[in-house]
Amino acid sequence: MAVTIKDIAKAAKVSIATVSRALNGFDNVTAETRRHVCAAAARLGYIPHEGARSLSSRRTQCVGAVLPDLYGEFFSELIRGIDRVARTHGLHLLLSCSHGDVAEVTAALRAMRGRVDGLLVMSPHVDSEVLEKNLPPAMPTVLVNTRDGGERYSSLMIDNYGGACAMVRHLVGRGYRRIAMVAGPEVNFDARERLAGYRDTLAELLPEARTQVLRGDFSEESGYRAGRQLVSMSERPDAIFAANDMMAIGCLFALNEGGLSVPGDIALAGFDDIPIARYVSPPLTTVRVRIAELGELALERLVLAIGEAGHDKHSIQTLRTELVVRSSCTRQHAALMALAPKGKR
Amino acid sequence: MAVTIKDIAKAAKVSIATVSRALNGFDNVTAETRRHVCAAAARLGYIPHEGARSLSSRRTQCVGAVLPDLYGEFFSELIRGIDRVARTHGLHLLLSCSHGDVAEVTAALRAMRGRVDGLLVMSPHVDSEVLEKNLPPAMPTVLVNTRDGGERYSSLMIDNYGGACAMVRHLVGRGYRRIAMVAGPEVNFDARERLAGYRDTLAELLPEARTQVLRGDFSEESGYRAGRQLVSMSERPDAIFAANDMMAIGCLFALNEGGLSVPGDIALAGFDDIPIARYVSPPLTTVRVRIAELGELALERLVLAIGEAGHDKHSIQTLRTELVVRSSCTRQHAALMALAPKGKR
DNA sequence: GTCTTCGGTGAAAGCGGTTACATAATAAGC
DNA sequence: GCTTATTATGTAACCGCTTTCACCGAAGAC
Repeated sequence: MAVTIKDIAKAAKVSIATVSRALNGFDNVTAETRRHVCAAAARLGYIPHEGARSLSSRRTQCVGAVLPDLYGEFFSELIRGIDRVARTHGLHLLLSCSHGDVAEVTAALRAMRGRVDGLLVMSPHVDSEVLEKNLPPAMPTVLVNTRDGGERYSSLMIDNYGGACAMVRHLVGRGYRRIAMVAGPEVNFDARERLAGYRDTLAELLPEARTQVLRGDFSEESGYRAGRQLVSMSERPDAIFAANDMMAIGCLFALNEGGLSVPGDIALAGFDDIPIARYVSPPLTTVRVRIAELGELALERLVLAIGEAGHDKHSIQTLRTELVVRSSCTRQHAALMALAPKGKR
Repeated sequence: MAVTIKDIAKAAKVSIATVSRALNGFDNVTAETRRHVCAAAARLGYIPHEGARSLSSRRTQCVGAVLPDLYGEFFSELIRGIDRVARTHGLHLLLSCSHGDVAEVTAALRAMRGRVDGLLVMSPHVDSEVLEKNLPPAMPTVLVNTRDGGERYSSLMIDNYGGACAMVRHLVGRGYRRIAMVAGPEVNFDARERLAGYRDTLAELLPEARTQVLRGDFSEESGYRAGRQLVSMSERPDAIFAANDMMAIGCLFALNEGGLSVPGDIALAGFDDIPIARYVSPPLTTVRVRIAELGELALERLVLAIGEAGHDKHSIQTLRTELVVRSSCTRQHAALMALAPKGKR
């Protein structure tokens, strides 16, 4: 049997209450008593049982994160940001991964009751109704990049729409006219916003141009498939805007395989600016999302909500994105300078 | 106040014991009683308090993972593998990140008491003595890629040494004669083994060759610095073996910047086979470590240990690595075929 | 018809802590 | 010197659930 507070009490010849106080640094303990207790604790190799502690103190020192997936750099970065803030607040991180399954999301949410003090939920395909049903009441919660729910929960969003607009504007400014999009999954919130940004901006800048959308699912694999399709097209677009970098990279692979050079034959752009983006060849023009920062802000917001306990203000915060221009979209650079003197730079 | 088992007992007019039994699917409850209880639970929106449950049942359904870092694809993959197995066993994952600090490792280990049923520890610079001191006694633990500790704990290792040997052998076989290594941090277990593999194999195959070691710390940044050093050398190696892919990629960047072509002017190899490795240009020859599998095996081992409760067998398992030949080391391919007909392939 | 057997249920004792409250001892106030 | 404020410590309730054990009524054995 592991050593408990009782054993220490016996060893130090005091009550368990005193042990608790001494160990937790309360000031109403004699210096000498504290010494005794601490000595006994050390001698017995006492390690507090955090489970028991959180049951009685009603604080777990844990936050939960329910994410749709763990794969890839996006989540790696996100978790990193979350962890960074968590550790500064002495919080532990309980990770749950729903794989996009609604049943799993609800299971994960329910499993968090009594395990965490607050919850970070990123679930691009679950609405606030489901959340409300399955979230332990009064559980501080911050939504990350999840549609609506703004009424009842604080949330952090990526400016997907704005980023996509900026990218399309950039491509058009560079002289590209037949811009295709490799979109993400239809059910995905980010994917939809990025697509909307693409459609709206294209309609605005090139009203007569036809939009062209290939479906992907954010995986490199699906980008690769889209790339193969593009290679075999008779009338090929002159630029491709992939809804995330992973797909852009898969696409790049397929294009190279198909003998098309980027940006020589076709321009390519992504979204996210994951670390690889700058290392592929050619380096990828993309929209930077400061992913780690997203995690940081989300957790900071959550810590606040936990502090305010009960009535937080349900803010909605949007994280600005940033166009990162690299060489995957620069074929017509010189030409465009003449064509569009009013273009940026 | 959140609804508890007591509220349900009251609502269903039974005792809390019966509620517990009904909800947990015990067979000694009348079908009718169960219906009543479940109905009441549903009506009140009951969600069990997992903390309380694990305190009394002495099972948390959580496993902890204490990792040195969370950054990058290695950990992303590792966590993914762990998660994959965790979910099949209905386990939750409590993540802790020590940032290589011994104090933080011990704090993390202690914080796990009462929160998890078992522990996965990866800590390339902490020995088993520290573990033993700070690990709750009788806590099932599996060491991942951590030196020694084999006496008291089960552990999983990567065959770093073998992988490095294979790589050096490959490079020598391809005709490279001045092979430098960009090593990892001196305190790091993997780094040391990879370095040893490099040294031993080089000594064996090219006894008169001089080893040349540049220090890095596994970061892309440090690889970049090493690359700059190499660029400015008067007598440059003809091949570089980086102790991990991230450094290889940073190095590649520096080499390109310095006007050196890979593999034309200099060959480059990495270790790990992270997903980017195949997308950089040229694709990186490397040693594949099935990282997700490492996580999977580790957790499977842990689940076993938790099951066997008390006396597990403390196995040591080594994960084989695999040479992945891509084009970053193929300059002299044709030449070498003539030079070294006994070379593999 | 009494005597087991057995199965469903409730009371209560934990799990390992925290914490409100009571109490004894000491210091301060007059 | 006695009352009152102050403080260190102990007692016990409680956190929300599981689980042992005792109990009671019904069914089966004779």
